Amino acid sequence: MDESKRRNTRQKDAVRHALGEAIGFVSAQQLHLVLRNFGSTIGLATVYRALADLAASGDADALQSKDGELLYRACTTDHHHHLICRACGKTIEIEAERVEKWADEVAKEHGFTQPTHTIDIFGTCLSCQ
Amino acid sequence: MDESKRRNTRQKDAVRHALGEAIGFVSAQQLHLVLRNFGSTIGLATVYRALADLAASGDADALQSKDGELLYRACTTDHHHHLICRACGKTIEIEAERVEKWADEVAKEHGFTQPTHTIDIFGTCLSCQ
DNA sequence: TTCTTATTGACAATCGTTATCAATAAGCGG
DNA sequence: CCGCTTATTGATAACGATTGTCAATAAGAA
Repeated sequence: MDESKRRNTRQKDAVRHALGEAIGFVSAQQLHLVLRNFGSTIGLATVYRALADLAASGDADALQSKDGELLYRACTTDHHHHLICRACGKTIEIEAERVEKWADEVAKEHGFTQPTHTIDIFGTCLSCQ
Repeated sequence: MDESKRRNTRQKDAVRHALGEAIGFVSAQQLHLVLRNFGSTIGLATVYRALADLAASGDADALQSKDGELLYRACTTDHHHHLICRACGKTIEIEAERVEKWADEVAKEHGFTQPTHTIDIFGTCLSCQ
């Protein structure tokens, strides 16, 4: 799809908005359910498409849950990582400049180019212990 | 299943061995195909079960590929992370003591207990550029 | 060897995600 | 505002990875 020919639809806005309201990471299926409960007639496939678009354009970030589900979250800052409660899903965005550098260095040391990385920390938060 | 009543079977050994021979991460399906090509009559479900066991007992580690497939790799050292070529899948085990500490500290700072983490670095290796 | 039961393997079932495709509607030019 | 083009939608089918089912098999103890 040519970026210049992308259209704005009420469905995409709905997904963007619902994702913004959500706390922590949510799956496409959860989001779809929420939207339907609010009276939207949006289709499941459309939610998947909208989320994939948001992730591709950097407005959301995605991670894989332990059981293979794709989870999304509205993204505020540019690049960051997450500290996630494994019980309630509460998520804290963390700065990791030191680690960013370390990751890029390790890649370079071994001759790997265009390094990217995934770093997530899981734990049990205060209110869930 | 009670750990003390676990039996050793030629199928489990076959999976263990095939995983040891494999370079980088492999999926259960790939491993099943390889075993069948070598004349084994092992079932797909058995490969899944054996790999899950190996991962649970710490003899293999698992990660999720970008498209949701579970990938396994024979595990030599205790705890480590990976530098993975996104083209050919070549994998280098990396030490990350500094980062281990950092991850635990970040968790503790926010009151999170029992911290675990996932750290993987992706890049394009020399021979794939 | 015999017996118990963990394990196997073929297959069905499940679940998340993606492809298909006719119907709809965004946004352009007039 | 009116058509027209075509990106987008939504229902549903298809897909692929994984897990459950269950009768048949075989490990390992007696």
